[in-house]
Amino acid sequence: MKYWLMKSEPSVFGIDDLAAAPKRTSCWDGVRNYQVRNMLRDEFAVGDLAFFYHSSCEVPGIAGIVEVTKQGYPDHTAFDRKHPHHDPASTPDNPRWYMVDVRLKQRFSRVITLDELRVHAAGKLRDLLILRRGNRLSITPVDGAHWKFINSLA
DNA sequence: GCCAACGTTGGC
DNA sequence: GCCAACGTTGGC
Repeated sequence: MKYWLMKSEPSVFGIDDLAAAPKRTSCWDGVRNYQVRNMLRDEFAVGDLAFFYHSSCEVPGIAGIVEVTKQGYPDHTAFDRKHPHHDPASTPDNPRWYMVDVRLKQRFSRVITLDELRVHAAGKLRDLLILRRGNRLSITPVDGAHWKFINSLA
């Protein structure tokens, strides 16, 4: 089983939206980056756990934990001409983009803020990808020690 | 294959 | 809204 960190803008889709979804489950659509696509398609497995990270908002940080309930499958929003994530280069016969399904597993009683994570950037959270300068991937792997430590903060 | 221009991300 | 740090695109 692997651990991940998945970013989303709460103004678009936040942990509240996932909590309100049927079965607290939703597809994680809209990834349009090849590196992240490859992770979703090839590395995500049912049972993997991920931090739900809120980005581009007042208090960026980790809001909770989700569990992967469906492994990588074609992102159908790319096929929909009217969808903001439409990509004419992706077709059902030859899909370019992939998504997974996630279910809300745990909502932290408070957001573990980016500032708080940074406090440990040179220590326990050294090399955590989200803290690395210039990192822009919307999904990144998290190693076991980092996973454990961040949970202890929550 | 190079690289300038452009678009996007995301913290601030 | 600014801007640094990328990724992508497309002419050559």
